[in-house]
Amino acid sequence: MAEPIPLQAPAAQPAGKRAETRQRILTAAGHLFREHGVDGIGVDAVMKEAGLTHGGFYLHFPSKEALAAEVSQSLLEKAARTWDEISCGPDRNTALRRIVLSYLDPAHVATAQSCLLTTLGSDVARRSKSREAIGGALRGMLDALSRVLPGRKRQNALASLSTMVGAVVLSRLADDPALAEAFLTAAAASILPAQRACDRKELLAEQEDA
Amino acid sequence: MAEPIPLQAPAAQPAGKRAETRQRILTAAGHLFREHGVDGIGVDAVMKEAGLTHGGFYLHFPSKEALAAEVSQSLLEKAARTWDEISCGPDRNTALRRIVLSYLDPAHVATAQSCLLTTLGSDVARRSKSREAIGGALRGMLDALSRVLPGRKRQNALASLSTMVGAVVLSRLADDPALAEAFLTAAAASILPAQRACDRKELLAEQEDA
DNA sequence: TGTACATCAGTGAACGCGCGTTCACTGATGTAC
DNA sequence: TGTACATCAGTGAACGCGCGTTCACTGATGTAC
Repeated sequence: MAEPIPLQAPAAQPAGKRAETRQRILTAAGHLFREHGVDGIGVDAVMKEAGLTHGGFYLHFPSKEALAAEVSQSLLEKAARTWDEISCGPDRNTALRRIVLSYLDPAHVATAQSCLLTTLGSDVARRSKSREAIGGALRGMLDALSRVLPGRKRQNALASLSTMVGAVVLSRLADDPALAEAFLTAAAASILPAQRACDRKELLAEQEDA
Repeated sequence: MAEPIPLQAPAAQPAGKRAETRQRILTAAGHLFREHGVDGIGVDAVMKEAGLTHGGFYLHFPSKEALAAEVSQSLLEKAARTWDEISCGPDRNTALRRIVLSYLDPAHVATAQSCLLTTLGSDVARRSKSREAIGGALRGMLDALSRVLPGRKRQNALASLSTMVGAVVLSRLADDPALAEAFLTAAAASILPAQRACDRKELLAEQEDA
């Protein structure tokens, strides 16, 4: 019953090295999955991007599917943490603008490295492991939004997140750059309080000052 | 230079048979692509669903990529036609409700056979041929929405379509059924004019009467 | 009406390639004495 | 301090499978005479 005491000191490699490599694989997969879709890129390409050969992958993850789930979780949890921090700032209106305008920033949307919900939404929806993995973070994002939105906060958070996600998806679908930007601008205007909400550039400048 | 006159009558098969088979392949691909993603299902599975063997596929389409583009176009054009017809009805408010509430119908969303924008959004965004193929239909949907929305119609159409698309994507991402439905309800409430907008069931009944 | 022929949608075997996964091995690092 | 040994992250060849695509063939249908 008693756990056998290891006769040998456990680690031959410098501690933390292994975890660091694992993190590098996660980061690489985060980029490549978002750019090409989970089914659009192979384990070998992910490992190459992480500076490794493909064989070592299974030292860190039991399967590609498990990697997809963990990437989904870590990407969305990072987003939730960011929103959470912003939402706890002193001025709710400023916090709301920062969240909405950075989410809908055309330059950011163009990079294909934007929010998981918009780049891998349908991919994650089809993978039960990934879907379960993001549940907590999704609620976290809604909580952060609720904190800074006016009115019926919960309803407003659900609708506003929908608007933001949809606008980014549609912006990437539009073949015409003007239409692509129009989705983002219209979405921002519909979420943010009326006053000067359309003047995105001014608000972005304001955000940078903060 | 002159086109050689065919000495033989052109068709040995009953005319229209070929086009009918082609349509069957398109329909099958429409179902399977939306359920599994374009990269998640093979040509052989599509042909089997259409009641054929895989070899004959290239008699109808030059490549899987071309099939994806045509499926995207035909699915979204069908949606655009439907919205267009509804939007030309006598009462704008009723038309708006019919469009929004059928798009956000939980039963429909659950089938995975809902709007291309929500099921294959990121897939299509990554495929330039598919993206170009849906440009016209996307504008058509925005036009139909503009026709029935109040206020600043164009801005409102852009934002409302974003809200609908995002709500369906998020509804499928939510692991909890209550949250899944909450996205749809909140989105409908935020788009439809305030009066009784939350009472979705009542409105659905009203829609069936029409 | 009947026979020979042309057409062509669809069949199914085959090809080559890339992917997810496995595994014997390497070599760098730390420990024991 | 130095030698022998244990550990284990990472390597790279290999495996099997499924996929997109090709192609020689079949067989049903319509036309010519």
